[in-house]
Amino acid sequence: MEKTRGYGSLPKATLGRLHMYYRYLSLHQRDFVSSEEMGGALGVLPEQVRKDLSYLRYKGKPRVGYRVSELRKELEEIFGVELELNMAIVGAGRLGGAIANYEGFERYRTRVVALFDKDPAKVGTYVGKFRVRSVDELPEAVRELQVDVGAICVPPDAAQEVADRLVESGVKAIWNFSPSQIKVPPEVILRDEDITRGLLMIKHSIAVRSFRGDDRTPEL
Amino acid sequence: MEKTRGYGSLPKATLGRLHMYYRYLSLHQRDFVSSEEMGGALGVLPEQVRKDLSYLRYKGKPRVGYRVSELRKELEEIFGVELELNMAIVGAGRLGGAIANYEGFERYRTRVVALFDKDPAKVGTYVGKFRVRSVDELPEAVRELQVDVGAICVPPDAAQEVADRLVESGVKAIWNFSPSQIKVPPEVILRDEDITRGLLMIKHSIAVRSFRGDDRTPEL
DNA sequence: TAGATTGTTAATCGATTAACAATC
DNA sequence: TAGATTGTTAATCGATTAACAATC
Repeated sequence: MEKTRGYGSLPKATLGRLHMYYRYLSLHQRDFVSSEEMGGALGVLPEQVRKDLSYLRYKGKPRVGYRVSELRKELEEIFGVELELNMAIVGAGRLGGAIANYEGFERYRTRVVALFDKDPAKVGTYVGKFRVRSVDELPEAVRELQVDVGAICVPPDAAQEVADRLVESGVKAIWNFSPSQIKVPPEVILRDEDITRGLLMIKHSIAVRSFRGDDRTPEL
Repeated sequence: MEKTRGYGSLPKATLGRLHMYYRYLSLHQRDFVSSEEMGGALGVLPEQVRKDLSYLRYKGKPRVGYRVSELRKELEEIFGVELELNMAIVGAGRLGGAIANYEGFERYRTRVVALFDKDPAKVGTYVGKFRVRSVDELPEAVRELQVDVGAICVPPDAAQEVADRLVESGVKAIWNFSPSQIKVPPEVILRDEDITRGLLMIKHSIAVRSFRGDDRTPEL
């Protein structure tokens, strides 16, 4: 069993919680934190916190807890925060415009470098900071601008076609905001951000509760 | 062990896959589908599909598979699709505007009935179909319009305050699009749709792959 | 009927929780 | 030192996969 194996084998559930911890640590500036403290704030058992953190290289100190700065540094490494990424948005509708102009990405070294749309009437206009380009330019622009991530914000029918073009143009990852199922080759990372899923999960919880009393919201 | 227990006790992972099946069935119109067919399309083992579907009342037929219409009907029941919901959006920025005017909610009997903002300059203007109301009217409007779900699309600092007001006004669920952690009492359903989480998961996958070759994208 | 596909039971696997020795 | 909190091993729990009898 090798020692330096990277973070590829983190249990899926652990990875999700590591993100919670990372968010918590970013928000709560202090020197040290204990598993009890952080777990309590996030609804995770302290044993679980310690188990999760045991996958990291950094070790806490008995009687003291974990040094926040160290812990956060390693979590940033895991999430590749320092990695500089260029992102292109396809679809300059309301959603595409919102994603393109979202301010929160900068913190994670991710820069929107292009916004595309099919509609000739939109091409050339500005949506916030971004001039809309024609999708016809997509392959060329993606290569030129070294786009790493393509975000799909087009209507469902067009999603697969856009995905194919992005893949051909060599993006590393696709971030799919459309509710349609798309296929990409295994070497391309695919992340679905289907918003109707969230709505259905909420509706499910409401339906379940009206059926009988209590029950906490499922996370997934 | 009672028979009619509702769908409150579905395993979390199963619920997530049921949503995949539901989406698949909505897209692929036909009479029957087998566990092999559907599983194949979704990257789920056929045994897993059958296991998941065994939690439902409707049973498939050996040699034939599952009747799509029946299966979808029960899945719609599980996700409370028929449930009529009123939703209010707080925050009339780009994201709030996009959510408010998103067309995909109608299909799930969910209607946006109000859009709020704090900024007096925005109040009274229209964002798409919606006139922006002042957050000062929120409690009153939420009650009058019988809002069930409140979507939070305000900057991080304001998120908790908005959540508190929504809760006081009696919403059943909160849909949090801000990246901040908010607290709600246990009787209120909370769903986080933090978009930066998706970005970090993508960055993680990219970081892992550049460390050593392959690895599929984690779902969560 | 023969064969394909289901539903379910049993076996395996992985993740969570409990327990406790190590240690600051 | 005594006591709190870690890291890790063991026990439990739950979810996935395998196997197979039931059945259309």
